Amino acid sequence: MLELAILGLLHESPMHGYELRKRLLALLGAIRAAFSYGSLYPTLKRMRQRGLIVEETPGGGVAEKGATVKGAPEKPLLTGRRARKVYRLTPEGKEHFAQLMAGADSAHAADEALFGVHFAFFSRTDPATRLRILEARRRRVEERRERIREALARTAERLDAYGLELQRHGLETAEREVRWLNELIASEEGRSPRQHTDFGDPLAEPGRPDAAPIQGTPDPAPSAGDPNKQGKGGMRDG
Amino acid sequence: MLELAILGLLHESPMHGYELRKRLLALLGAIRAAFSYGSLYPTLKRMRQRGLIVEETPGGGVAEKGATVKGAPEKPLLTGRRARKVYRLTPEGKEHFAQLMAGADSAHAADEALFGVHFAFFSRTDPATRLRILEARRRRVEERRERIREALARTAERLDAYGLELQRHGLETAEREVRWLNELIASEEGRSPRQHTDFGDPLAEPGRPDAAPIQGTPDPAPSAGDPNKQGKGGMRDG
DNA sequence: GTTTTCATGTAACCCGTTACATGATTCA
DNA sequence: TGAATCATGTAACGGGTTACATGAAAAC
Repeated sequence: MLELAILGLLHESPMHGYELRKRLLALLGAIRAAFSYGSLYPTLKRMRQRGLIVEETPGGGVAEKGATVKGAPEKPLLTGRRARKVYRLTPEGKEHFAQLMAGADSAHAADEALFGVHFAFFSRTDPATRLRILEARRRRVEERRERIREALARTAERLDAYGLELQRHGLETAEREVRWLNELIASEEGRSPRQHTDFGDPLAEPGRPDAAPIQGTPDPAPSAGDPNKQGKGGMRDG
Repeated sequence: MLELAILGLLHESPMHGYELRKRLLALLGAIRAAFSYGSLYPTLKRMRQRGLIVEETPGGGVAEKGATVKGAPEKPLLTGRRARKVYRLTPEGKEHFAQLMAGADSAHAADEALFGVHFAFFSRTDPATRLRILEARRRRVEERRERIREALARTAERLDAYGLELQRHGLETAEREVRWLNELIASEEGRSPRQHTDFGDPLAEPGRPDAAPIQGTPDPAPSAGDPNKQGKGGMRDG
């Protein structure tokens, strides 16, 4: 999950660990997925060893699968701050990200946080995958909703007031999420069910007059070079 | 967490592992806490070793801290089914349960599932503890809500449509939970904020005409250093 | 000049899961 | 007779967390 999140963030632009963590918090904090340094740094290390990312110390060279650059060990670096290791996505990393997104099955749909991470990076994946993930998630939540309904119908009398209230709240939560997913799916399919929702249009970019509500990813994962390079000092946002 | 749930369930009546798991699913499934046998049985074992529960094979004797009964190894048992080990709460177990409930601090309040387990067994704890847990949880959710609001205000332009939607939904979720907790707290304090909610009264048992909305646990948890002792059949709440 | 923030990392632990192994009993 | 359900358990793994260790630069 953390790996997916890292790949997703680096997809946007290279970053060092500390910043990565802040961005993670800002993006996924809403969904209770924060990640501590204790898991972040070892994960980055593993990913580097697998060739999903490369680590470049801004003043020095690039360290790939092998060890860190031997040459100048503790040079004072660009910004003057402590040695920061900036990580950049490799083509393999992009490919792996695409696989993780596309390979999300119904087992993944059960995990609230993991779904959230998938969703957060929807703009980096193709519409078909988005739809599959949303529908898998909806199926799961509907199943849970039904199970609660049955439990309420069958065993309500065995529950005390708090147990009952827990079921009621859980049911309401599930129903609410299904509604949300319905809207997302409808929007994804190009037909907005209602215009007056808070959500409704925002997913559609203003410049698109046609049916397609979103066309996020400008890069189709070309697996060769990346068309997505950017100079420092400005990220072009969607 | 699993331990707390087991103690909570056994508080009600003795049970064997398999049934325990089904009840767990029925009670906590709404909140995504299910627990597999792979964690259930080892946990029961540990709890037995610590003296929190006793295991009694319905046809045979009682196995406490030591080993299982030596005597008759594989007797055909009461119901005719396979050997079932029925677990019963010891006084130590009750005490431990009370401590786990009372000792729930703000760290615990951050864990969604753990809060759910606490809540599920509210009727087995005293009103003061219930209130503390609810308020700790509310504080946590409010904090998260504020963090999302700030993130939305400060960094909204860096987010794409999906990132934004994730924040929006997370914010709404947090707001909804705070409202829910507010109602629970109000009800707990004896003053219902509104009568027309779905929830409103249900927590109050129909036979109570007075202010106190709930009076759960009929059994006391008779500890030494506990100022909160109570005779069976009613807890003085207030 | 001390505290805060930036920055990277390791070691130990925690709490669960999946997959596997076993076997009796009931039901179709 | 074969599948489903009841019933208990172990081993290996997974994916995170907390606590610890270190140190430089910025802010106050």
